[in-house]
Amino acid sequence: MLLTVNMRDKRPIYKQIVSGIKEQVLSGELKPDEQIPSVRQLATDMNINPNTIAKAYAELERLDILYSAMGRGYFVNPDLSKAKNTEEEEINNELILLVEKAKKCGIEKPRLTGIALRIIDNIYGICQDSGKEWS
Amino acid sequence: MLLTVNMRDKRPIYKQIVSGIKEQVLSGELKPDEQIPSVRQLATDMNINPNTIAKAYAELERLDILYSAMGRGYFVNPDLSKAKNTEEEEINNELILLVEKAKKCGIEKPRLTGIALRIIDNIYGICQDSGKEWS
Amino acid sequence: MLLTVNMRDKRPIYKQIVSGIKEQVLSGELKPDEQIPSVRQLATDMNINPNTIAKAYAELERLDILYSAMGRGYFVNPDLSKAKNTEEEEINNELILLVEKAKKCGIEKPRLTGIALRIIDNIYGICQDSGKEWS
Amino acid sequence: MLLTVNMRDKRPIYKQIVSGIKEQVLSGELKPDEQIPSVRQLATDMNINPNTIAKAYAELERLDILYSAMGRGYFVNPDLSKAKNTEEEEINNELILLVEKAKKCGIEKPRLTGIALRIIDNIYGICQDSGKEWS
DNA sequence: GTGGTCTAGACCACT
DNA sequence: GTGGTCTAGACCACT
Repeated sequence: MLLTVNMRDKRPIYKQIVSGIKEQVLSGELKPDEQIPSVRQLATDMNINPNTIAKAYAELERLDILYSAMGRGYFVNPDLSKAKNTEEEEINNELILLVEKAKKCGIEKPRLTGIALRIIDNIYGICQDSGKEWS
Repeated sequence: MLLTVNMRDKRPIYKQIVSGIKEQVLSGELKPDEQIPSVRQLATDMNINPNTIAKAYAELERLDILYSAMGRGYFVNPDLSKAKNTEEEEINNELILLVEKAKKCGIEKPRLTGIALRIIDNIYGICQDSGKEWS
Repeated sequence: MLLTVNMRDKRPIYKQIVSGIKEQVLSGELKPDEQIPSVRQLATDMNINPNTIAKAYAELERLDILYSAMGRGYFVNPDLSKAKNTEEEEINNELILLVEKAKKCGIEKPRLTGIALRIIDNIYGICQDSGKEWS
Repeated sequence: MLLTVNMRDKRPIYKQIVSGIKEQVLSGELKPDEQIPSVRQLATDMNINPNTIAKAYAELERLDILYSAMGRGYFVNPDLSKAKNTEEEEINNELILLVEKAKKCGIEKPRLTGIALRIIDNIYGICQDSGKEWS
């Protein structure tokens, strides 16, 4: 499992770890019931205080991304429905706040719409939705 | 000038004040060269320590939203071009991070596009750009 | 006598006035023994508190730029030798501090020399020293 | 890290600290990613209130001289390009103001050029660029 | 341990 | 009156 923390990222380290693992789980990179590194192991690998890793794992369990088996470690939750709902709701809320801010700051609707669609195209690629291109 | 801090908002008080005044300035609610309440005045009105208000005002000056004159007070910067650019860039960057997160978490492109357009419509109104609706 | 204060200038108003009058006197724009506007007159003209003007005039007297005649007003000192020495010494000291800072910050000697000569040329004009050009 | 405040210096304490650390970083005395003393440590060492140190450090982070990581401390930014540009621009602007003042005050071009070159020689040494002198 | 925020209150220069 | 600086001390989240 590859995971890095960015020194320049202003988010606390434990939240960067939460995000990193959450994305690997929700994107399917980590498989259902797959075991992830132990707190100690990851702490050693990333050169980070074990307390910080433990805090991240606890948060991931709370988010229904991982489950723990006492004394055996942490595993990927095979039922991600709850986590996916939570995640989408969170993205929704953040988007609402962002659009409200844009409106309050005087950015016009067509301008914001243009920016949003352009960013989505850039990140997903123009034809990601069809699944195959120019077949 | 109306301004409130939200106790349930996790952002620090001084940042809430920065956002509040920034939005009032960028939306044109506060006019160019208009004087805003003095540090002490706003501190009294909002029941907040003057140091906290001063910190917010200093940040707003750094952002080219306000300018100050020793012994006279704080005023709305009549040239908001820099501040508007900064603001739009910031919104852009936040949007990029949000879309990247959505993609990594497995949200499909058409789904995200739909969510984004719906939120924009809800907040701006369907026909904000035309000014009148199907009259 | 034309004199303006710049709202955006971070120097206090009274110092801006001191600088403005000092420059007009040392450049010869204001003649020896010429009377300058009264405190009240200038305060009215510039829409500034009389105390601020009075503070500037007092400072200019201290600098041997002006002299005052009780009850008759302020006049340009006909003997500017002291003031000119003070001024040159001050410019000297500021230049020393600036060069020391540049060195400490890692700017190389030839680079700084180039910058300085270019600025002097730009402000004085290439041939100001000869007095006539390509005669 | 050696750092002192000068009581005869009219600049506020926090700005003296900013200058001191900025110079040590830009001159290479402090190395990339090197940790600097904690806010509390430096406050104790210099017998200054921690709030004042924190204000200086925050300013140094804004200037891209330092970066901070919550719970871990402040470090020297390894990418100083921005900070160096800002610094050189600032020196440039101060120099322009100084030369304009000199001109307005009646100092002739050759005189000012002489003063400037002499000061640069004195501070950098006659042959700083070659490294050895007339050997 | 680390930095970040906030309050309370003082003193200063400037208007 | 205005903002700017500083001290003292508290509490918080993060490591």
